[in-house]
Amino acid sequence: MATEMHRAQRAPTPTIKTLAEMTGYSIATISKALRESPVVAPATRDLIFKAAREVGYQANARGMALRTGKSFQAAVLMPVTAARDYEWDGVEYTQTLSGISQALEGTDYRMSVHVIRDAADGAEAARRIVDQGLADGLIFSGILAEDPRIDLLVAEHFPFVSMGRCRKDLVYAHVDIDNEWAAHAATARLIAGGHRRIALVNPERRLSYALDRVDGFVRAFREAGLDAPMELIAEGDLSTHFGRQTVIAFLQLDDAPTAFVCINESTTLGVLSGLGSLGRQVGVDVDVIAYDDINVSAYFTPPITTFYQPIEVLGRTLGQFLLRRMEGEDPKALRQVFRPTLIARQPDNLGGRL
Amino acid sequence: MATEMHRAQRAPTPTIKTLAEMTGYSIATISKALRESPVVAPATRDLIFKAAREVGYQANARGMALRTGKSFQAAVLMPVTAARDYEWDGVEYTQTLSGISQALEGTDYRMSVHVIRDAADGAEAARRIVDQGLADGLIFSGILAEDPRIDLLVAEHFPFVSMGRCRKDLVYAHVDIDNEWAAHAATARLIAGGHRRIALVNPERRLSYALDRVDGFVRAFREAGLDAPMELIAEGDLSTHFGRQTVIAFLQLDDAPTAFVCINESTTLGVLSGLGSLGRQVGVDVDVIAYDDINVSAYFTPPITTFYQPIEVLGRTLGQFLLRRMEGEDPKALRQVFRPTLIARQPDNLGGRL
DNA sequence: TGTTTCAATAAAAACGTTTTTATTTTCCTT
DNA sequence: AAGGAAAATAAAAACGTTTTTATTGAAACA
Repeated sequence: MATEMHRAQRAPTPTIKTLAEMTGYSIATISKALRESPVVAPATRDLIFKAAREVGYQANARGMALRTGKSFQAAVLMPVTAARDYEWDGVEYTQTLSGISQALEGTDYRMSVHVIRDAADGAEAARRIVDQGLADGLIFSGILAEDPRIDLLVAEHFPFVSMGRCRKDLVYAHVDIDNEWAAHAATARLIAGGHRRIALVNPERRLSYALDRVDGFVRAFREAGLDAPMELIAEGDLSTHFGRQTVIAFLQLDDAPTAFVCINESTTLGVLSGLGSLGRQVGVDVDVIAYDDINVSAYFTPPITTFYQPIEVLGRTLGQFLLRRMEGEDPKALRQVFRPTLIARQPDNLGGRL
Repeated sequence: MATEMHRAQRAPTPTIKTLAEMTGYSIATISKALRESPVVAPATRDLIFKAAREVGYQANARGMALRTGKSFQAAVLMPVTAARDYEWDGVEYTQTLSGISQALEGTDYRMSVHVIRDAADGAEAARRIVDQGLADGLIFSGILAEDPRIDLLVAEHFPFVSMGRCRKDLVYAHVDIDNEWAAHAATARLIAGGHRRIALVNPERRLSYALDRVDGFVRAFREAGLDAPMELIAEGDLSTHFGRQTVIAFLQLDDAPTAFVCINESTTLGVLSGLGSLGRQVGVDVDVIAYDDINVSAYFTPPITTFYQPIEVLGRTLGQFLLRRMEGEDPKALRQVFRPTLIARQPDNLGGRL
């Protein structure tokens, strides 16, 4: 309404009709010229482009959308845990979105963000996006071991890229972090340092990458000829609160852990908070290895040894893959698994405080 | 393309034409009935709704968009600082988006996120959104003292809600935090505790709320009959890195500050990191008061006294205001300033470590 | 020279709505 | 019972594109 008001005052927004009147060509020719169709004569094309520039013509997205059936939207499902007390969570998503948006820059696609509260919500959102054609492509994360969204989208041939892999043997575009490898590396490092009682702070087990991490954890122990302490695997949401509670609970055990492998920056902060309030010192009483995707572990006191993978890079890859997928490219070519780099900030001779 | 494929297999998506054929009414009547226009007979309306439910009719957004000229998009400008080394920043935006999205739930509006890198980028994005009609309304933050976006949108009568206020005397919908009040309260608390050398960790001065905070800071000193130490106001981006550097620089001064007032959670973390690496203890050598909008200061070691305002609530209000603004409501009624609550986590008798 | 072929452009239809205008039906009123 | 008003519905136009089909004019061929 207000929008109309200011439109009325200035010259009406130019359309292909305007260009048709200006140049004397039909709107069909205008349309084809602007899309650089080879059927229109080069001289005409140039003329039409010139006119378009002159009046500052911008194709009307709504007209295009209706005719082509496309929405020119790239949808992203952004998980937000049901904010119990507004817990610190999902902080890395800003950078993920930034990365995706970078990839979309210069294209006709806009990024629409759909907030989801849980897995069921996410499945429903995906369904709606497909059915109503709300977007031409979809990006989502928090992949479950059995993820109904992947099943749906593969079945519907709907272009998507997932951040993470499910446990089913399907072909689909994805970007992931090698969680099995990272968990193995972190655990092996601690074992080499003499630790035997190592805790794994992990997400809920139905998340695919939770399983990956358990796999890596177990493999590290097996390779050392040891049994993995399965009872020291804590599962929960990835809030700071959860990290803190885990430390407090585990350190009351008779056979308490001497080291913690953390899953992300929020739980790491929680673990440090828990240790702090118990009076335990990191690097002296207990060792901690973090996983970090927003470069924050460097600022913890003390700085924490970390597997680091800037998530913005993942976001950028997600966006690039989605664009190519929407162009019809084979998902086989659109799969990439990143290995985070180890940033050692704690003394390497961990010494196993037993 | 792939989208078409799966469409072809099932029954074609129902449109008002489908409903017209089913019920025998014309598409005009169908349209009016679905919009609950009073001109259609109640009995017909019910009949048409029944048919719509039966086939699972969903209005085609593209058709509506073209005809009405609306986009059914609520745009949000999300600032992401040019990621120097992927610094931790903008973490609170996840919750802001969550809040906005909550408000939009159940309406026909979708949320599209436009990432902007700086103020100029933001102004350009706003311009594009208005000119191309990319959205029906706009939400943005990081308001400058003189913000060209506000000038533009007010002039164009384009519906928007800003998170923050500019320094010009204009009427527009906004949500803000009472930064003057918060900075005053924090500073006064420290002065009452005996501190005289208080540092203010602040954003760049061209941001409107940077000025608000300086105002509150100065007022607190003036009310105590003191001169504000203007040289202890640090200005920079709000990264963790900046917080850390500020502490390290200031504590080398001859007349070093004994307390820090921080602007957000990332700078607070940086300040704590800086203090930690200098071997200074919070609450013993130096006092710190934070501002927090994602409830994370509780987990710092030690927990920090904080002015807390959950940002998700602001997000929700932003969304609600935008909806009302897009309905044409007077912006006069759509202004709200929140006062954060003080959460004292450090001993109250600060004692002024001089 | 007349027919065919090809290149260039124009015309028309379509996408799914909403809205304005026109038509039909129903119900009063006299 | 006729006339008119009001209520209900239908028809048509429009929003700005793209795409399919049709038309024109010129070049090429026999």
